[in-house]
Parts: sequence; structure tokens; C-alpha cells
Amino acid sequence: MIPFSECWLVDFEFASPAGERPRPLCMVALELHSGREMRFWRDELLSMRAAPFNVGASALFVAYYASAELGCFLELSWPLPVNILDLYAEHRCETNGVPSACGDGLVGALAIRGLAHISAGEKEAMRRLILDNRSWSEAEQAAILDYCAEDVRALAAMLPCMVPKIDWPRALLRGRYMVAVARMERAGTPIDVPLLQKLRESWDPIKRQLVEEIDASFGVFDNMTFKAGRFRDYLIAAGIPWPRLSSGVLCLDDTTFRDQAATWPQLLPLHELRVTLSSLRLTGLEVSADGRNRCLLSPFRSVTGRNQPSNSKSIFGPARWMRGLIRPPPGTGVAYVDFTSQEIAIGAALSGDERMADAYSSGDPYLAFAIDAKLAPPDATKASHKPIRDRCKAIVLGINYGMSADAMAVRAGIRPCDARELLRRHREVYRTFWNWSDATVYAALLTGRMQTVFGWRRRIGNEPNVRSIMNWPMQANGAEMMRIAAIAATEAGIEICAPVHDAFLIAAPVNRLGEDVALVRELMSRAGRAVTGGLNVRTDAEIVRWPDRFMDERGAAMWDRVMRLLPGENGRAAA
DNA sequence: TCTATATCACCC
DNA sequence: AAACGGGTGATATAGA
Repeated sequence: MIPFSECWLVDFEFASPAGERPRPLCMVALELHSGREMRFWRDELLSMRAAPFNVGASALFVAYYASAELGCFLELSWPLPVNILDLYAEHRCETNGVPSACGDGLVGALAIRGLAHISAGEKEAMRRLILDNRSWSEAEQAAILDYCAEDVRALAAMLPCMVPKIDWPRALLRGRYMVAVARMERAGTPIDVPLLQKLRESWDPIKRQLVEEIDASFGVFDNMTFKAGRFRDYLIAAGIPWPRLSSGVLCLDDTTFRDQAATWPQLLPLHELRVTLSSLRLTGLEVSADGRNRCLLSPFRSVTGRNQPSNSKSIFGPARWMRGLIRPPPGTGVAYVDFTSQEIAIGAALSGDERMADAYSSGDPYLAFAIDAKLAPPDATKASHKPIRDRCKAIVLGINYGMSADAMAVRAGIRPCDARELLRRHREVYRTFWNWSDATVYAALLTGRMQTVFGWRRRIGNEPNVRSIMNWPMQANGAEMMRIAAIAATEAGIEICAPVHDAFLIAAPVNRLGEDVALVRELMSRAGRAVTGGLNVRTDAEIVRWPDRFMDERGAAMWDRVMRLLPGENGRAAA
């Protein structure tokens, strides 16, 4: 039963060139109970000041991937629907964890429910016609509207199948998140376009020059590509032994190179060259004419319910140093506000382990573990007990991922037996957490299901990965916390440029930036408490005002290196 | 010559 | 037996 008197199924067709906001082309809306249908072409939509149907409290707005429709609402400056049901989000929630045989698009979602729809080929043909972006003949307009109406009828067919399984309050919360997604996708991240242009133009010649210079003494490149065969020949000639993978091919990863270069320093320039060449990817970055990096956030795409934007299209995808391209325009600033050790807080709260919660609340859960485990005295500090704190940090972080003692030993640079001992102490000190974690894993394996506090679900497949199940509550509830914070912040009028898994980049005029940062932190804290049931999840904020550029300190060295390669004068990193 | 796969690098 | 969770994507090499 649908608890609304009106139920409008809506689909827009629109074009959105890389990085640009959507350009609505047409819309079809169908009311489920009465069968009333309306169709509008672009010019009519532009003349309307609000949606031509009820979007108030008594009506339900239904769409597939609603952020697209809501993005069109924002573009048209229409008041947004109060109640949103996104069948994409519900489809994902219902089938999450089961490999999707036909994908998670509208066609696939219909197919697994035994509902026929137009073929993917026809859909592609129509998309091409729509993206053609010219003026369309009357016949073409009619064809596009028919196609749009076809999708709306598909929604009408799918909705009754899904209604019995819908958890309304939570489904509507997910719908509300899709508004936040539309707003974040619309805002985008400000980019230093002139510098980006320069990098794009100069990179190829720079690369060529670097390869020529450095490869002169190695001869392992063929034009611009590294050849494993030639490298092997070089190694033989130079008498350097080299590790191989089980498949027999040479190990060419960063760690192996670094280790080998410690013994044969002549390899250092080659290693540096490989690192430099592989780290700059600018071709896919979607930047609009107004200097904003915008891309689909792909909400609910991962098993944990996290957003999953394309790494090449988003500025937060590639290596961190490239974030130096983020630069607020004159008169404005940006802030990167992230949850501090979010997953530790969630684990402590959901398990009810007060000792772990205290460790989190102390501000340094790693040192607190060292003290709790009696590896450091109660008055130890980060400075006084750095080595033991570092070891404990590696253990605590590894535990999140279900890491083995051996892997932790490698990471912490300690002996496996010492890592095992630290792990044992962790289980002992935080027994409540471990009992909960073990029980959660058993329950998941027995029932084949898991769920977050706000109802994001996961089914367990045939070959469950226990480490994945162990980590899922932390990551999935973390994603939930982010969704709630995103809803609250966007509804409060904060401009969120992008969500970054446990952080937001926000933008504001400089005279309001401080206030906005304070507000977003308060709203994130509230979202934290909503998920943890009261434990305060702390946040950190990094503020950048024009004319400075954004910089992640872990990327500053590489940024400077690249800037030195560029011809002419270039701004240094402002951390 | 094109495509599939393995490997690697990066993000949180 | 493997033993680090969730991802995307580029590239080099093998195979059709």
C-alpha cells in the first residue's frame, strides 16, 4: 500500500555535457492511480515556475535515479518534491550483495523482476538523438517524448512489485538524500582552469623530455612506454637480481622498486620517472565552462552504500597532489571537513564497548590502546611514546580491515610474533567490541543479511569474505552518517562541492566561510550522534581562502615537483 | 590489430 | 588456502 493520495512517476530527458549542469529537454509525468499523463517539451518547462503536478506533502514523487530529475528541478528553479521515492535506491537496497546479472539500470532492474522494456540498443539510439543537442524536428520531439513516456510506464510497472518490500520512512530518507546529491552534483568543485589548461598542454612535452633524459642510461622505454622485456635485458646486463611474481613476470610495483633502489641507487631516477609518469591523469577530469569540476556521484553504488564517482572525472579520484588544482574564486573560500577516525567511533558505539568509546573520545585512540593494553603508562603522550603509538596505530587500523597479524607486522615494521601479541591484547582490552563483531559476523553468515541503523541492507553471497562482513557495519554506517550530514547541510543552505567518503568539501564567500564551517561541523556531529546513538564523532576542518589553493600536505612535494617542470611562473603550494 | 586479463596505482 | 575493507582506472602484455 502506498501511503500517499497522489503518486507521480516522473522522468526527464536532458543533456549534460562533461562538467556542465543538465539541460532539460522534456518531461513526462504519470499519476499512478488516475492514469493521468502529462508531457512537456523544453520551452514549456522553461516557462513554468513550478512542477505542473502536486509535489506537496500529500503526494509521492517517484523516479529512477532521482538525482537526475531533481537536478532538472534545480535547473528550472522549481520547488522540490516533499516526498521522494527513488526506485534505483530501493532496487539497490533490495538486491545489494547479490551479483547483478543485468546491471542496475532501469532495464536491468525491470528484467530481474520479469518485466519487459525496450532494449538497451533502442535506449542507446534515443540517448544519441537526445545528446545530439541541436533543434529537433517535430517528429523527433514526439519520438523523444514517447521514449520518455516509455520509461515512466516502466516505473509504473515496477512500483507495485517493489511496494511490498519498501520500508517507507527509510526509503523516503534515501529519497531525501537524492536531493542532496542533486545539489552537490550541481555545486561542483572550483578549479584553477588556467593552470589546468597549462598542465594539459605542457604535460606531453614534459613527459617526452623526462623520458629522453633519464632513459638514455637505461634504454628500457619504447617511445613513451616502459617495456618489461627491455628492463629484464638491462637487469641482466647490469647484473642486478630482481624478484618475480608467481606468474613469472618481473615485480614492477613501487615497493619492489624502492627496495631494490636501496641497494642499486642507479635505479632511483628510473623509479622516480615511473612514479611521475603514472600519476598525472587530466584527460577525464570534467570541468565546466564556469570552472567547476562536476560529475555524477553515483550514490548507493558500492555494497556499503557509499557514493562511487568516477576516479578520472572527479578531482578527488586521482593522486592527492592534483588537488592543488582546487582553488576558490576571488572573494570565496573552501573547506575540507572530515570525520576523525569515523570507523573507530562507529565500532565503539555500535558494539557498546565503553572502553573503546573512551579511547576514541580521548582524541587519540591509538595511544589510548597502548595505555589500555599497558604497553605505555597512563601519562604517555604522542611525543613520549611515539614508537609504541605507531605500532598500535597500525594494529588498530588493520583491525578495521580484518588484517592478519603477518600483514600488520609488515605494515608496522615489527616481528609477526609481536603483532600477534598486540592483536591478542586488543581482543582482551576491547572484549565487548570483539564479542559484538564476532556475533555480527555469525548472524550475517546465518541469516545471509546485514543492515545499517537506517536500513541500508546487504545480502551475503555464496562465498562470503569474513573480513568484508567484519568491516561492513563500520563502512556502511559511515556512509549513512555522511548521507544524513549531507541532507542536513544542503537543506541548511551549505554549498557542498563534493562528498569524499568521510569528508565534505564546502564553499562559501569568505565573509561567511567561518560560519558555514562551524555549521557544517555541528550538523556532521549531529549526524554522527544519530548513527552512533549519542557518541560524539569529531571533525577536522582545513580552510583555504582565495588566493590560496587547496593542498593536501601528503601531496605538496609532488605538486612542487610538477610545478617546477612547467614553463613560466607558477604558484607554489599554499598548505 | 583488437580485446581480455593481470598488475599496478590511487582514493577513503 | 589465503590471510587488507570498499572502490575506479590506466597500462602492459597475452591471446584471439
